[in-house]
Amino acid sequence: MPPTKPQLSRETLLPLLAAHVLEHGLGGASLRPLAKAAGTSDRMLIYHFGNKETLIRELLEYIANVYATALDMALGDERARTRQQCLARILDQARQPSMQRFMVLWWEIVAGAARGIPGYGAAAEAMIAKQLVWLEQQMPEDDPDPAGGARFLLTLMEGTLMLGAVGHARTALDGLHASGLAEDEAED
Amino acid sequence: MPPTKPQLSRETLLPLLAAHVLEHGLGGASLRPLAKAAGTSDRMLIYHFGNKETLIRELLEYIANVYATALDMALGDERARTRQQCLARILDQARQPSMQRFMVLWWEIVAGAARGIPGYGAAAEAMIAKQLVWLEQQMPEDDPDPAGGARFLLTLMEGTLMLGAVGHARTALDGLHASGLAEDEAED
DNA sequence: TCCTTCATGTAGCAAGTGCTACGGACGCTG
DNA sequence: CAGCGTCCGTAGCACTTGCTACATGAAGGA
Repeated sequence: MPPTKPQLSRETLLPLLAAHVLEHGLGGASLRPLAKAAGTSDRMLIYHFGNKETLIRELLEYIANVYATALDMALGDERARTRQQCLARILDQARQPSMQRFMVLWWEIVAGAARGIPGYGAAAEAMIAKQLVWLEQQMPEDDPDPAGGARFLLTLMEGTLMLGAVGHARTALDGLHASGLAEDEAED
Repeated sequence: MPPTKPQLSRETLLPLLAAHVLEHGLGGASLRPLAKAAGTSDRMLIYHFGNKETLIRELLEYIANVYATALDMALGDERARTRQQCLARILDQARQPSMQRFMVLWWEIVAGAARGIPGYGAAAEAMIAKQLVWLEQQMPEDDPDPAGGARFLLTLMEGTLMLGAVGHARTALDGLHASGLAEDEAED
């Protein structure tokens, strides 16, 4: 018989758990549905992680790493020429269909971080930090202040994404246009 | 006997429910704790609201209205002189201690809106809309583009608040300073 | 007075929650 | 072969979940 039981462990469990959480969210994530998604029982999840809290913590850590490698793979081989282009790129990247589930999960992570739930703050902080270095690597070569500019664009981008999440994408876009930091939708 | 039973209704219930939600969050809000906070039983909450979903929906609507009136009351009688000052004012306003519980709740509302949970999107959209007109009223009188500028500052502010919620307040502040839109902490 | 309607308390139900007790199958070591 | 530790399935526990069935008291119209 082929390996129908490929030796359960945290490493084999986490990808399946992450897939389930990306689909159904963190808030209502309870042990039995999680276990079912991973092909086991709640009994085994507790066995391998100790309790639910550390399971969630390790899961968030894993998801943050997945996100980091996804960002690395999406790193273009050439820098942007202007800040406008840089902002457009990172917004495009965040709005790709493959990122949608991630975005929906992201706001749950932010909410958990704001409330102080154990694993959430660290994961959110790591993901933002990764996003920042990604943005710094994308900044134009002749930018007078790449570090400050990247932080500025990051703030602007997060605000835009948040407004988009609550049905105010148009509002954010109008603001970007008014500021001269977004020209037209078609470029690059 | 004085009115220990002051005639239960949605109107008398909602403030007490809102207080509980502001304290303990929306995610884990279940009927029995909510009822206890309001001095009744889950039985009565279902009786007056029909089911939990419409209870949450009406509660979010109520909270959005409370937020709107709080913004109205925080409206200064004179406009800002510069965009920097305008941004500083609204950031100060959002960072006041009395707003902290609200902020924590806000990210839960955003997460719910992103996930498409019934009442959340409408409440979030209304609150952002209110914030926008508030900001427009605060914009400098001589601003060349008050509408666009307000949308730009709103986007920037939301990004700043989000980064603050996940432990990157410093990052956002550095970005604002680099952009020239924030000078020093002490002003006005 | 009788009847109906509204507002509320008590008790409960089926499902789901995190977690545990117990035991069995396996491989390893003595 | 005996013993032991690792991994995992079955069953269950005490608790919470949203919601309901039933009864009761008060109010008001006929």
